[in-house]
Amino acid sequence: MNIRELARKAGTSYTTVSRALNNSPLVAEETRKRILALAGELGYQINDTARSLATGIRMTVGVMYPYHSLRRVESLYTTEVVHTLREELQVRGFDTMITGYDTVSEDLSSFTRLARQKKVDGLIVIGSEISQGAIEAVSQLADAVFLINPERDDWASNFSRVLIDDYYGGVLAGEQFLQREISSVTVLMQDAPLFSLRCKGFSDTISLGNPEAVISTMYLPDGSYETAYEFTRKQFRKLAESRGLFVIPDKSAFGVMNALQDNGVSIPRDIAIIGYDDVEGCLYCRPSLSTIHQPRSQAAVLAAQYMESAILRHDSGRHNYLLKPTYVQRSSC
Amino acid sequence: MNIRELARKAGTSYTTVSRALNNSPLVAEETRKRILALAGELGYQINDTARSLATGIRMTVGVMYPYHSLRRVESLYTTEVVHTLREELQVRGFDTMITGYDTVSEDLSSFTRLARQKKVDGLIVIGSEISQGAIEAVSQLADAVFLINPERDDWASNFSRVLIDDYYGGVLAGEQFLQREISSVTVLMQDAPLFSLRCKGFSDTISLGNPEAVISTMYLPDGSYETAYEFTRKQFRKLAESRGLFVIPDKSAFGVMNALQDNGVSIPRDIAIIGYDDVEGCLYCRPSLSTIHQPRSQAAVLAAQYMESAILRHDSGRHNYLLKPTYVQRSSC
DNA sequence: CTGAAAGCGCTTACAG
DNA sequence: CTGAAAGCGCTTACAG
Repeated sequence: MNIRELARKAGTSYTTVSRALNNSPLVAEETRKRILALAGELGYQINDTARSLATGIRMTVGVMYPYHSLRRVESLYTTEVVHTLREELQVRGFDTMITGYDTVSEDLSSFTRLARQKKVDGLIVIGSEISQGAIEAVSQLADAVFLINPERDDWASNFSRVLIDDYYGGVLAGEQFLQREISSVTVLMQDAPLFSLRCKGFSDTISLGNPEAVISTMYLPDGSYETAYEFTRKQFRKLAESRGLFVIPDKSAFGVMNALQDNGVSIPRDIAIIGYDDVEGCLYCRPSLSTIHQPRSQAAVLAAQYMESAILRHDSGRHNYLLKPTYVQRSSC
Repeated sequence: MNIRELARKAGTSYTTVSRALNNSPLVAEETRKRILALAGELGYQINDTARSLATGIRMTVGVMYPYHSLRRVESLYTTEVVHTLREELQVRGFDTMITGYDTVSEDLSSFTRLARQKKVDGLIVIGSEISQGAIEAVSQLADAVFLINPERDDWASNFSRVLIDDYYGGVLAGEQFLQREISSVTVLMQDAPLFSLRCKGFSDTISLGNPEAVISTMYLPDGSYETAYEFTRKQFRKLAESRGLFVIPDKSAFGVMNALQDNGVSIPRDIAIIGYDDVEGCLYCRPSLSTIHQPRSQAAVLAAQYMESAILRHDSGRHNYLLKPTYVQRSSC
């Protein structure tokens, strides 16, 4: 059943049918009603592919997220953002196409292909692990590109984006330890630019508030739970000298926390812990994890709004948003 | 840049270019190479929308998952399945479109729209919460529909699908308690057909193995962590009479386990707990959660394979798979 | 307000 | 092996 057939049954030209279907003012109210009723009756649905070819708009946006193909280490935070984005896009009439970019091989083919082949009108890149190689690929692409928390600020400034203030996230964690007069602290994280900012905000805050404080940083080889657990077990003596741990992100914090507890450490009495991201699991672990909340709903709304205006209203302006994280008090600190 | 332009620059007809791009044997090897090189040079990418209109194939499959719009309770298990599916589909050359169906309003419009509008060639429905209303909608749709763990077997048999043996999942949990000679047990779950099967497998196994055993069932109003926690707090006296708890799914088990521990119960010494699904969080909670693993990777592979043969090879056969869950031993039982 | 025609960018019988 | 033509199912100036 296509538009021609429907037109024949309605006794009008298919031009008129098309207009009725698209709420064009160029059709008599009565005609429209008749056609719409008939379409409903016959179960006719417009062929979106054909419409897209004619209009040039797909009403689809792609969401790219990083994943680690080898170890299947996926950020919990990322997963949550993807689903929030889908909801916000759907509200605005867009369908969501998801695709991962492999942070190991840096294979971006599925990425660029999607955009170039016109399967999507725009691309939202969730970017904590995006690299230089990816940058160049992105910049070849269409106008509607939006980055969520890209790792590096230098190149990202060429795009519309929302940054979540990483330095400030560190500050928040630092303030908590200061308030509790914890003066021996360690930051545990992977060695990544994004995380460094958080670390810096943390260190600056602590050393400013208490010049005597002892601050160390230790690096985790990857972001998996197991690695964090093993690392903590091996470095137990060193870690146990601290009274406060700032662990990025939450998933690593789970590993650290459990390894400490398995070694008889009481949290937060002996050692207080603060994580980063505020993923769902923070509620399930014991003690529940105090953490830095990333405003993912807000970020998703901004991304979806941007797509709406860029795609539907051809608004090509560059937009920059900065969101502030917040501290979430639970039981680990 | 379109195919005509490329043809002009290559000095051939665009028919030949199309053939070269599609690896048709109807083009001289030398011509093909020249055209491909030129395409690479000029950064030409085929317009997928146009191709789809011509061929009728989109190389895209939709993945539908249930979600609860009001409370935003999302199944962790579902989330993990979605991402596994994406990987398997990508390997086979398909892009993935995701959309949720609201289990509250049962609004399936985005669902049927996607399929009817020809944005996708096939649909994979992750179905633990799909209802009668949804059934009718699905059955109107295209040939390539695949269900993963649909709730009800009666109607689902009209589709290709993979079932994960729910009854057997319950049996596995029951066997564990039997082995440990735990004779007073409670099942905690939502009142849903899918879960009833698991409950039945569990009860049958226990009562067969130990006719004296005391088996009760209690119903949770929803699947959120908070509800499970509160419920356990309020029903503490009653629950504490059991020595073994079978809680469906994991997320509810997290709530139950933490509430018990906050009331001074030692797990598994006082009460042993087994969950269902084997989501990532089972590793993070304390004690780590023993649970029934659903073979989601296998299910995803089967779904993707089905799509490949149904869409690409027009194989319209109906396929039925039954997978067995397994017991994962951790610390809570 | 309505309709005939051109066009979106491809694929694929058909003829050579 | 190559090319001219028709067709996929829509939208949208253009003419009335």
